[in-house]
Amino acid sequence: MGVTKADLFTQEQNELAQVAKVFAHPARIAIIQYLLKCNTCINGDLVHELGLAQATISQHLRELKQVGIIQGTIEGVSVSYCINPVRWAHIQQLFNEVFDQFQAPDSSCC
Amino acid sequence: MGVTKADLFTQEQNELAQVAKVFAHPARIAIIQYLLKCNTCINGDLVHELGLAQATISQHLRELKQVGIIQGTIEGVSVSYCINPVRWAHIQQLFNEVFDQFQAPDSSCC
DNA sequence: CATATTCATTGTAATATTGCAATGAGATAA
DNA sequence: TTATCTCATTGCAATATTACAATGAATATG
Repeated sequence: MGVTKADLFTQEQNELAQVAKVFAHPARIAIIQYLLKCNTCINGDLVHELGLAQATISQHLRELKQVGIIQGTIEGVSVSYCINPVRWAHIQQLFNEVFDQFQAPDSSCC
Repeated sequence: MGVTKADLFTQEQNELAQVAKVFAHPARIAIIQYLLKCNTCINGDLVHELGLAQATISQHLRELKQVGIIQGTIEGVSVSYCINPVRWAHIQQLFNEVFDQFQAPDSSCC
């Protein structure tokens, strides 16, 4: 991100930015979509599905986990990931609070 | 963004990532929220409002304009910015297509 | 125990982002 | 014309992100 002056902004603005950053990479979107389709997956599935190295997938999973959008549970020798429903709903609301705030002005303004 | 293997992903995944990237900075969210509140603004308003340098604001405005989320029209000596309603609706739909795809599984999966 | 499997972590190189001073470009006013 | 105003662009330094090979840690299998 480079130098960011986080202290200039509200907590809400910083939180939304942080969540949006997770969506700001096609690999992470692909991971999310794979989870939407299959409910559950392990690191190895994604390595096979996306064609990225294991370390790279692992790193993306960590970022998804850090904002709480997914959760992982140890399943023997592997780790099973899935979407966190509560957090998912919260994030959807966070975005829609912004989206819904827009109302087209009466006359075109510019 | 660092090295990104865009060719590994679908056009939809790359588009959503690109749009999300615009939301992935608190300054740009602050700009959007200011526009939601005031409908219209010029560069100078934002410099005063956010406390960032004029060049920095100008750069953020360019990125917002590049994904089409805002549009600017020359207004004498200044440039008047506002939200692009059509594009706004499209972006909201793009996100909600992903958000709405989630349905909590019957039994907790992980 | 020894080996294999699965995933996380570390370290590193390549690239992208952020922020700003300085400068450029276009319009308006004196 | 000359000066001023507003904004975009350029160039730079500091920092962040991306991707992966190598290694480490934990569990399972023979």
